[in-house]
Amino acid sequence: MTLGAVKPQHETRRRILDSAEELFMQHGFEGASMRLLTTKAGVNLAAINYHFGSKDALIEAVFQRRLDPMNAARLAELDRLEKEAGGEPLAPGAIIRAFIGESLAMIEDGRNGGRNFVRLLGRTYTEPAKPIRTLIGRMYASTMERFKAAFARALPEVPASELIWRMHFMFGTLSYTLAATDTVQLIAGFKPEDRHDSRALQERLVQFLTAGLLAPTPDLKRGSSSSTVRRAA
Amino acid sequence: MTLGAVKPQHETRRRILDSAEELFMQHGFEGASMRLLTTKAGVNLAAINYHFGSKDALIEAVFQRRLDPMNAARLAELDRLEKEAGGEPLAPGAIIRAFIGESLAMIEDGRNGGRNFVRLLGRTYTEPAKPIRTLIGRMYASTMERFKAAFARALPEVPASELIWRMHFMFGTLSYTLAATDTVQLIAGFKPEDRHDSRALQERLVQFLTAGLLAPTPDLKRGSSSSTVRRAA
DNA sequence: GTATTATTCAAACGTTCGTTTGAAATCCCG
DNA sequence: CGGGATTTCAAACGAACGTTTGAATAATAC
Repeated sequence: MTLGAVKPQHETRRRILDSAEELFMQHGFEGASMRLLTTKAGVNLAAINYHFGSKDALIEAVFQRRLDPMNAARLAELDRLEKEAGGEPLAPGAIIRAFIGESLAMIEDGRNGGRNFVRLLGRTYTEPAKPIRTLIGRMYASTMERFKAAFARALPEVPASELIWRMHFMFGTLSYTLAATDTVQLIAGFKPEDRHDSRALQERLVQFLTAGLLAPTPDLKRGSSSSTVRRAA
Repeated sequence: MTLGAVKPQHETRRRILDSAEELFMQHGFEGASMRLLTTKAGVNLAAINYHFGSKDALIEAVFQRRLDPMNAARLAELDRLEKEAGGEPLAPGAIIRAFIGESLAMIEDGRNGGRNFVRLLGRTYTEPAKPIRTLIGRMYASTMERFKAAFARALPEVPASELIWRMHFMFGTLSYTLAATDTVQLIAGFKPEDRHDSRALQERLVQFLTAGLLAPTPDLKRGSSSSTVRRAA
């Protein structure tokens, strides 16, 4: 309780968290066994149960360690923007940058495992196990409320019901982009050399998402003719 | 080999595939055990190994059964559109509809398990297990080539390198939408009653994705000032 | 330096996993 | 109806799973 006793005090915890981050990303939560996790971390098999209590608690700790600061940074950036803008509504692109910027910056953090986590995160949004989904939902709840309000102010011409769907789409684009950055390349000709340039990726995402969020509201009352087939030129 | 011998011939196979579709979606590939699968299907534990050879082969069969017809339908619709348009380039929205329409239609097919499959499919794009990813990639390869060419013709002002990214984003939006339709709701106020109206969902997606695909190309040469913060009005 | 607490370690726990087996039941055709 | 192939079944296989245990070791406090 005095001081100086901080150096390797929780070294084992940190090593386990780092290894878990990487191995959960590579093999999934069920696929990464306790033996694999502890061997990679260079600690005893029983260390996970000693320090975290159970494998499920370790999973939760992996997300806690990164997600809380990440969402705090998102909200801080949003605060900064709103302060800077005075009372004016923000530009949609600026809000998008505030939301995705922190995630994308971590892609370039190969050293401290940020890249591992951010890809793990992208995968987890579609995780079938219910406890994990509710865990993620809980950690995001307050942040999403703030951003929803910011988007509502910035996009007054988009009805609230549509805005929710478009935020849903935006979230999907981001999560898939994070998860698939180094994995699936369904589209032939994908350029690998661009994948870790987070600044270029961020601008690509902002352009794509801003246009999507600002798209004209669909007229759902119309018939099913699905309108134009040929190009408008 | 004659006829009439078609009724319950592969009844067991079908029951296993249907159960696997649902349970893989609910619990993941590792989480759905052989005991769970066979119990739900009402067949003997050994039936999976007898009819498919192994659990991995069953996973592959689950995708084969649905994915081949689905991609065939996508290509047929694209053929129809191109024939109808004569030599003219297609409207981007029409191509998007051809790609996502078949998936979304299956969301309403609760009877035959189409909904289960399409949600399973959305999850699988970010599946950590490499064999499954390469399997999916292989099944999509030719279809994606055709659609890439169609988009390239429809969007001549979008550079090829950007187009690949935007198809990537589009794919992510679709997969996340399919996967999360009934699961995560990060955004409070999400309307559950809208989630199974595939026509409304399709139009929402088409509006969002069309705008995203047609967005102005980002100027990556500029400085990092990230431009406008306040709204352009 | 000794007492006390915190951590590490090797070993074993019971359970569940995917798969295999060989006999029983069922189907199919001549 | 009888005989050969196909399918179903109960039982068991070894391997791997997450977790627990109790003694050995390291760190901290007095």
